[in-house]
Amino acid sequence: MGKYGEEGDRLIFKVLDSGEYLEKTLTYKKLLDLSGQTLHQRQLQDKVLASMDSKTNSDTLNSTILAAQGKQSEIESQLIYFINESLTSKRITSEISEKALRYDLTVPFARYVVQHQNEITFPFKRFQVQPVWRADRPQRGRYREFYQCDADVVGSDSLLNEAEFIMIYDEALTQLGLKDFSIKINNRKILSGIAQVIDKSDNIIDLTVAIDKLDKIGLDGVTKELLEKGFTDADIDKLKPVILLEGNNTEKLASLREALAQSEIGLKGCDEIETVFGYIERCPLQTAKLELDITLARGLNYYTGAIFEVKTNEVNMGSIGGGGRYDDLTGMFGLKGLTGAGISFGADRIYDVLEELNLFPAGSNQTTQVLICNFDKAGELYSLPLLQQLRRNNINTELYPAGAKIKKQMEYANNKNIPYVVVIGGDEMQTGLLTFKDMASGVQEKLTADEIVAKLNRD
RNA sequence: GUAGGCAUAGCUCAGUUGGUUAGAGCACCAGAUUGUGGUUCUGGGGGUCGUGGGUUCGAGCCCCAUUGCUUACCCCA
Repeated sequence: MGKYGEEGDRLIFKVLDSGEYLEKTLTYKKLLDLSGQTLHQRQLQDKVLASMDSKTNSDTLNSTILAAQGKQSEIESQLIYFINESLTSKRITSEISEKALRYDLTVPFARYVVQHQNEITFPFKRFQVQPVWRADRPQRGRYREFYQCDADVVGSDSLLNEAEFIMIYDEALTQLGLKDFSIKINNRKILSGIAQVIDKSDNIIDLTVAIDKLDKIGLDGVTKELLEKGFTDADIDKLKPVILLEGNNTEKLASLREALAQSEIGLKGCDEIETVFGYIERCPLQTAKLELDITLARGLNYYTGAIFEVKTNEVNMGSIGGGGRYDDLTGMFGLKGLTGAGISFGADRIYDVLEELNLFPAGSNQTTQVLICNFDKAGELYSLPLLQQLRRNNINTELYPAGAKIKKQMEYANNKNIPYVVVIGGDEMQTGLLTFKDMASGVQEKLTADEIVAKLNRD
């Protein structure tokens, strides 16, 4: 702020962070500031992810960055970036408007669906790659501004959608070069069933939050947390075999069915998972390991069926994707009974992983092949037709603005890894024989414009 | 929201128990080379030491506050 003059500043959306203005902040790390190679790599990645869009034949959507408030859970609300809209009116007391930067892409998608319900053909699929904001404490792999790539389908309760999402994860992450990652799947109905069999349906949140930490704090830690939350030793004894499920997916399911025999909803969850596994068996995954993981409890607020989480096993990083099914997401905006399912890629975390694994091709940002150097106005004018001729022959060419010393222009070419330089001075303009230099070897020769085109086209 | 660590040049960092004019590497600019980069040599510009207060004859260093960054929690992509 304060960088656009008085007029400009009046139009800026000011952001509140925990009630304090963010001023005099030059670089605010963990907010995105992409440039050069980084941006190029990101575009490369987005391209692959977005290619999934056409493969699954979805619509694309760009939603506004401003999110309606009060649509997230209480816990999520703590992480929302609130906004103070800078009002241009001459009110004496400035009013803080009730706006926030969007927290995710799912809720704005739900709003969009409700607003355009009459124009939309259901089932409606959409793919969306856009930034979201969280007022979180940033740390490794956790940003205040980050890109999510969301794929959702609304208006279909078929479990084929769940299977398709698993295939999208597998396809996109494989294309990006990941070699070892797991897609964990669970079902909210199974969690409900577990709560039901120990007669603790009201405490399902406490239960799942505790179980979710199993791999971090171990069984003892989970037990301790559950006891603190009012669960009894008898409850925990009943839970143990469920929490400590072992074996492959089939074996786990069999044990679960046994444990959940008394719970209709729990068994339904088992059925759903089994159906999805059945679909995936018909079209095996390339790379991903699909694992039933009943400790998975994310997004409990609105998920009602399948729950997904993707983790890379190559790098220490939080989940790089998540999603699930929500039976009534649009309900909060007044449209009841519309079921949907969706997944999200954490684009920035995926980027971090790819970079750590060196999966971006080296030198992928070198695009200019020829730099035209010139010395004065005459050289500038002489060079323009050559610039056009080279570009029309699909040779990426830059013309250095005249006025700099040749040394400066060469340095520019060198720093930008431009392989060829054409020097145009008085002699060249007179004879039409241009100085053509190969930067790698340092060899120079005198060539006509046509000869340069021919030479470069041969490469 | 909880608990640590850090803040010195554009970047990465030195800076002794508190003591002259705060240093290095890289980057940048100029020259050696008036039309030639990448190697080399010479010189140069760059700093309110995050901000505000305090202790002291004297603070980059000690104390307090504040802001920001960062790591691990909570939670999440």
